[in-house]
Amino acid sequence: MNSNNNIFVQYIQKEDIFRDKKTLSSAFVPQKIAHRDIEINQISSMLAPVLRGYKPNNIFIYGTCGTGKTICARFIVSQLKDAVKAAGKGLRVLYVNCKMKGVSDTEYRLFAHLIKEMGGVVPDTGLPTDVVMRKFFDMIDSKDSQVIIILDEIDTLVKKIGDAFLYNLTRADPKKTYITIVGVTNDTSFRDNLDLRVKSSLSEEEILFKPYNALQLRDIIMERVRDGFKDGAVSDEVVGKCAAIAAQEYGDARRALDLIRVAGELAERAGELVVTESHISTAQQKLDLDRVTETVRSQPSHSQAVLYSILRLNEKTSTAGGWKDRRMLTGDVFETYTEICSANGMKPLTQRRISDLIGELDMLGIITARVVSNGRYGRTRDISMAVKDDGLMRVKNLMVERFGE
DNA sequence: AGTCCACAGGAAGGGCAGGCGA
DNA sequence: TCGCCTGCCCTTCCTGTGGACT
Repeated sequence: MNSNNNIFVQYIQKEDIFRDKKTLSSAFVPQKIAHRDIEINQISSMLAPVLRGYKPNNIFIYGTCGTGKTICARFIVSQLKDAVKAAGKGLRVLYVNCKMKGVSDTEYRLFAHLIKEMGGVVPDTGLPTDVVMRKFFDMIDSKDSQVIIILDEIDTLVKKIGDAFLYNLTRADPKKTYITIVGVTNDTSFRDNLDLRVKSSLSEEEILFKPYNALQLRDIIMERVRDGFKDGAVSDEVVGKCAAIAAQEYGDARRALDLIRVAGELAERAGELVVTESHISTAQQKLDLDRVTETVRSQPSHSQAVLYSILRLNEKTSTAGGWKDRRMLTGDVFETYTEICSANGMKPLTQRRISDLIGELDMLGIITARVVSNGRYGRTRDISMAVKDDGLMRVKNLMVERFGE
């Protein structure tokens, strides 16, 4: 076959807008982190005792989404690791993203994940929790003299499995190893909700990361654009727009990086060599829509059936007829859900379970479910779609594809 | 003030799949 | 193979809730 006939040739020949795309990922840890010098110095000084072989205090880092908490924690710990290595000592760093499903749903899974991070093997289920815990402590005792565990989104973990694991970790008595916990959370009231015994065993220090302002975001994007895009591909105005949008969203740098990266991809796909403000606007819409459809698609079938029943009732309440302007309640959703189940050969779940599924859809931001009391007509939830316009259409199409009209 | 409604939501436990060790 | 352990999803049972109605 003539290589010129290959359908991918056009993509090889196409000029690339990116220099190094991975630097535009929010997970990428740069050589220097802008506008976080004070926080980095504070955390470094807290962790410095590791270099002298002492156990530092546990650290809790607070701050809203995209304020650089995780990236700073990883950056500092990786620098510390190098310094410890240069001093001829050992330090092991374990990172846990507590939001990841299957990683931290239970205490068992958490310790299983930590063991796997260290290269150990443990089945996903089957062993008593204390056996897995003991195995973890045996492993850290047999290797390095210090261990730092970064628990990202630690509030999610505590909500799921309680705070007893923190007590177990901090009160554990390995023979040769110190364990330091670096907890990262966007819940500023996290510490207040801990058990008193856990609080007293933690002996922790706290650092607060304030949101970035538009100027700081601008610097951050600018630095990444310099490494990520080819010269001239992104103008100062485009960076400014990106920063302004992200600043409106509580100074979220992660959002800013996603925006500029997706905008770059859109420009590249259109065969253009410059990212424009219109690419940024389209990227903004695309990111919102992708988030919704991906979330919906990943839901289990009963959850989808509940969502479809809400969609159907939503149409009824917004069009003329007996349902016009009526509020959508849990009982209504359950009734429609039962009909959808029988039409699709599914065995319906109980109303109790559906109540939980409605709560989960609310948590995901796809619907809004507010508990209201209608006096003698009972206490229930007032439900509506949180997704509007294009997002709503996309969700509807997905549901029709799944359950039929 | 007491009653009532339509749930919310907590607690306990059942059933299932799957791993481990005797 | 069997008993015991796990996580997960679910049901059943129960108490609590708050405002309209009597």
